[in-house]
Amino acid sequence: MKQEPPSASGSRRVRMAPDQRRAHILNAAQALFFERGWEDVTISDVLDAAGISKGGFYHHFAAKEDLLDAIVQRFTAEALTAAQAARAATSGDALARFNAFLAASSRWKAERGARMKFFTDVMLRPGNDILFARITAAANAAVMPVLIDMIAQGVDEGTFDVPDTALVGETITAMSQGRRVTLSDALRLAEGGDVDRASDILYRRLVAEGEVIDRLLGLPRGSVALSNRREYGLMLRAIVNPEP
Amino acid sequence: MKQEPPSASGSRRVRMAPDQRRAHILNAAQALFFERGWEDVTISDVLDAAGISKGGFYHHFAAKEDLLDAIVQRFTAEALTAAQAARAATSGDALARFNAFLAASSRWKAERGARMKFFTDVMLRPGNDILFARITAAANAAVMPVLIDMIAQGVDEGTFDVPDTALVGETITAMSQGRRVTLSDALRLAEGGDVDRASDILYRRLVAEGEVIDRLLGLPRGSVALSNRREYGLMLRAIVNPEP
DNA sequence: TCTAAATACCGACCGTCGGTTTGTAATGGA
DNA sequence: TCCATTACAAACCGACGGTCGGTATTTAGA
Repeated sequence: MKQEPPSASGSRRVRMAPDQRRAHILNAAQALFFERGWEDVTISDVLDAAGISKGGFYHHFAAKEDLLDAIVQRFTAEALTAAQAARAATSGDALARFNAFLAASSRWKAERGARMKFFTDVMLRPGNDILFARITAAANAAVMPVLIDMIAQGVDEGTFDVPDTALVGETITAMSQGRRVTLSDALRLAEGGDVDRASDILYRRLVAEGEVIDRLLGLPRGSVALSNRREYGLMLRAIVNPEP
Repeated sequence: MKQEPPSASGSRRVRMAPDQRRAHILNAAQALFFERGWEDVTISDVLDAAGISKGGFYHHFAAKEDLLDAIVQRFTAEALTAAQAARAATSGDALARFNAFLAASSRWKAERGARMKFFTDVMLRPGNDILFARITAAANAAVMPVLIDMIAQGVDEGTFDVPDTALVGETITAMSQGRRVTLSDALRLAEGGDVDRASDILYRRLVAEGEVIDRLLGLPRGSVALSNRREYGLMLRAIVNPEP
């Protein structure tokens, strides 16, 4: 098949190193997906946003699904290294280390939420459920061994007492997952101006989660301090009135 | 636009009452979706299976998504009435009623799994995650009030002692959700012939879940008896060698 | 009982989407 | 300098979800 010669004033042909191009496309795609959801963003949209042709795109990605996989992988890798770093930075007995780990985790999530509006964009929009589910599922699965290992060490140490290490780890993660709904409500409240009430709702949820974890780990009430609402409070404010 | 006269030996024109037709289409669609997943089943497939034309289909359903909604709704309604019935059939103190409720629940799930291969078809196939997620999410959300109400009654009665009623309810549901993975493993084992080991794995999981719920409800270990492995054992066998 | 409105249904057609193919300009090593 | 490889462009394709004009059957009103 013959092909028209490229129109003289046609698009510029910009060459990039494969890694750079991939990252470039990925960034554009991620922003679009977070904003409008997986299904509502077409390959053409990504093409326009990234300033590349279809052929160029499919030279770097095999399918639309590959974009999702890559985004998920990026998040997973980040979450895992952050979790490992957080864990390595802990000291003291199992409970102290566990608390420090949880604090670092929520600090990470909160700052991430404030900086890139991950939570607002991904969580609030309906239709982004699939996206959110895949990302968190993968990230949680990656981080799970770290969590379970911490619990196991606590058991060995005699600080924790659990029915089943793996199940308790999964339960903690699964329960924390539900925080998304509370966070979503709080965000709506905060955007409506009622930041204090929003913080309060979040705080109560965190306290309750802490008490549940106490029980799961066989600890006296109040041992696990998940109640670092400061971080989430800061995040709420950062989202409500964003700063450069 | 002129249209060809319908070919003489063309498709028969069968008229049905709207409700019947809807249900008919829905059944065909559900079977296909459970078998091959949401994305891999086209409207045309449903058309062929249901023996209806495109125009006929879109006379009863506004979009493909409507099929999902309808299926989800059907399941939700079934689950809710079953849960309410199970709850109404209980007696005794809160713990006894709770145990009876759990037993009825798993009996319902197990028999359902055995009868219509819901679990095998929907859960094992990769790609059916979306389908499974939407169905269980809706069903759980519908049943949640029943669960929470039972817990609240136990608290009022003084039998239970929980940090936060709603959170505990959600946690129990979320944890039970994870059983899907264990069930999936067990199913694979059972289909490989090792039914005993499969039952055993399931049993251990159920015992652990029971102990977790004990703690969540502030009960002594062994209070909650989730360990009715008989039901699941029967289900496993029913799936492995199905009977007419 | 005749007729007209309502409605269940048909199937060709359409726009869009994800993905493929064919062709070309830039790059770098020999 | 040549040429193989790479990075990209753009025309193209089949399939999909959905629409639309039209037809057959039932139902309601007189």
